Amino acid sequence: MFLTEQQTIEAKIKSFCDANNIPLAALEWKPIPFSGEWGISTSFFATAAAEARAGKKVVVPQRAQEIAEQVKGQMDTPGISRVEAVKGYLNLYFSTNEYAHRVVDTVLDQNTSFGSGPRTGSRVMLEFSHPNTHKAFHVGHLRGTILGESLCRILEFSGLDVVRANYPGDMGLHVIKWLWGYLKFHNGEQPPADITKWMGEVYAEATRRLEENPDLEAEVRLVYARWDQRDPEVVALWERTREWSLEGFRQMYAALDIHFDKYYFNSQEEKPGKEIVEELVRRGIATDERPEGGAVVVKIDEALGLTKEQFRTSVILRSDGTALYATEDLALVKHKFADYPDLAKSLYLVDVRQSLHFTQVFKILEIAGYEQAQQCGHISYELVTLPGNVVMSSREGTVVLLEDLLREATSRAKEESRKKNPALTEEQLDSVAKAIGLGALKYPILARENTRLVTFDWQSALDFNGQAAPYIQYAHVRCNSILRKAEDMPDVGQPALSSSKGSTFNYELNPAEIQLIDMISRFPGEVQRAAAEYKPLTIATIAYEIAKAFASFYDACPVVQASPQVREARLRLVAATKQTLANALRLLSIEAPEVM
RNA sequence: GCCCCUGUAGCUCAGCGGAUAGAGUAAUGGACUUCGAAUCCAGUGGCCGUGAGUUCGAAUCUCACCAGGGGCGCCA
Repeated sequence: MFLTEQQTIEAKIKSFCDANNIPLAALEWKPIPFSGEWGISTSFFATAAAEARAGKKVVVPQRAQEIAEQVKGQMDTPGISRVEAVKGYLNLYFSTNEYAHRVVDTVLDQNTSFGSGPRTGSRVMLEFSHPNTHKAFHVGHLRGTILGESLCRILEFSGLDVVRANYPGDMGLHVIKWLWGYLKFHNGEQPPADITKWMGEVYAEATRRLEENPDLEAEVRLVYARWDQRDPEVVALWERTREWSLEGFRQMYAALDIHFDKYYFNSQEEKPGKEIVEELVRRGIATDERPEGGAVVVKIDEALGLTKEQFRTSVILRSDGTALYATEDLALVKHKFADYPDLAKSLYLVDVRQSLHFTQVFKILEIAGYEQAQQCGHISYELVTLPGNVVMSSREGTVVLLEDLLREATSRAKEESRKKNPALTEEQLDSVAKAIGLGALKYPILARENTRLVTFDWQSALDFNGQAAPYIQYAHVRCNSILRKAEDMPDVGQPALSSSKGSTFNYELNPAEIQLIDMISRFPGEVQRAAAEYKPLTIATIAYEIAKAFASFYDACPVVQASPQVREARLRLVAATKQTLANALRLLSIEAPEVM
């Protein structure tokens, strides 16, 4: 925002150093880490250190300070209110009013696109969620799903074109088990309204029955054999029940406000996968150990001539010739690039336990000369466990069902809303409860480092206080309240907020006001960082910081009751805050309600 | 045995080479006749797992070790 000034100053520093024979090192600009007055700073430690290395007898911090002081004398730049040299740093403070109006005007001009980057024309695919059909959808699956949606929004906003891909596991041993259980215990039944939950129950029952009576395994194997031979009855049943699951997923994604552009299914990758395996064997990259009773494997370390084990050996086809996930993933990589030849990156958001699997799949294709494998990447995230370090498993029934959690969160939110704001109609309450409940659920997931294990407990999941979505939403609501109130005043109204008008902060700004403007100004940078590092956490944090700064501002600075001149500037600031919060929440896939 | 992740305030977590390491939470004390108190303000709370190294400067980078978790030929 002050790039021109920064460049001018940098040029001045350079010419000063040249004139005085000081070998200036590259300058890095950072915001001054103190609130209340805004500015940028740079340091001379690197330069002083270089002098020391060159043989000059100097104490580095002292020398840095010396240079800073000398340079300070040279500074006289419009837009910069004052300059100071402290502890080796050169601090340049912006003229506060100038700074304030630039930030606020920028936000109001750009409104819904404030914070977004220029379109790069580059396209990436992100695969996420990949639920298993014929199984329950639980809180363990929620993390990747929530994270994926947010990441897509962030990548898109940062300037990329994004393809959102889903890859449901629609065939495998778990599906066969389910079909067997259905035929045996629920034949002919139709699913109730809550499809996914019911599908999960049928699966859990099948697993339980099999554990109680292992002799039944033979029946399951029979179903598998019938599937392999494409027995029309089994295929038809599979198709019908698979559709039930997919319908359940669609409902759930709609409830969570999650979207996909493209679905891939592992059942479709089976054949092409086997063809790739054959090719790899033919070319001597894979070893067919089936004659000796083994499987088809790729000894990756050996192929690369590595002596230390690193990529290890990957099994790409079972000894009985049936496909594994690895078989299908080989095909999927190619399938994606065939569909979208211009993909700059093909990303897989999958939990950390599959790290080795993906490095192996990509490496094998690379060895086979498939160059686009190098554009593939695995973004890993840690699991959600239950207290006591229990991993959620639909087989063992140690799960917290998403349906239950959603219901609980929204009903808690509704109760709270009714208490806090009795004026709301029942209809409003429902929509507010959905926004608050879902937000409260999503935020803690997004506000945590991807690589960090999350322990699920009801209490913190349903906690609406502190650093949480409702706090941010509340700030948005309060912005809205102020703007609404101002609109009703005859001498204010909307004209004050028109983007052509321009903000005039020609009074002494309150520190809270400056802090708020500062936070808003950081948003675009945080978007770029979040996209580059695949970290929604960054957005979750800045959204909270803005809300927090607004809460202090709200307390310290009257808006509608201020003098007309101050009121107008602050109204524009409030509108800018509301817009920035809304943009940030949108990236997190969290609603920004007008009332709550 | 090899590889990956995590260790920061009582608890949950930010901070990713720079100035005095920050939030939330819990506990304490204040602030509603004023734009919505789901809020704000104040003090309290720290050998940044341990030990070396790199650097003018390390919670941050490198190595070793300790502790916890995960992954390593036919699960997904």
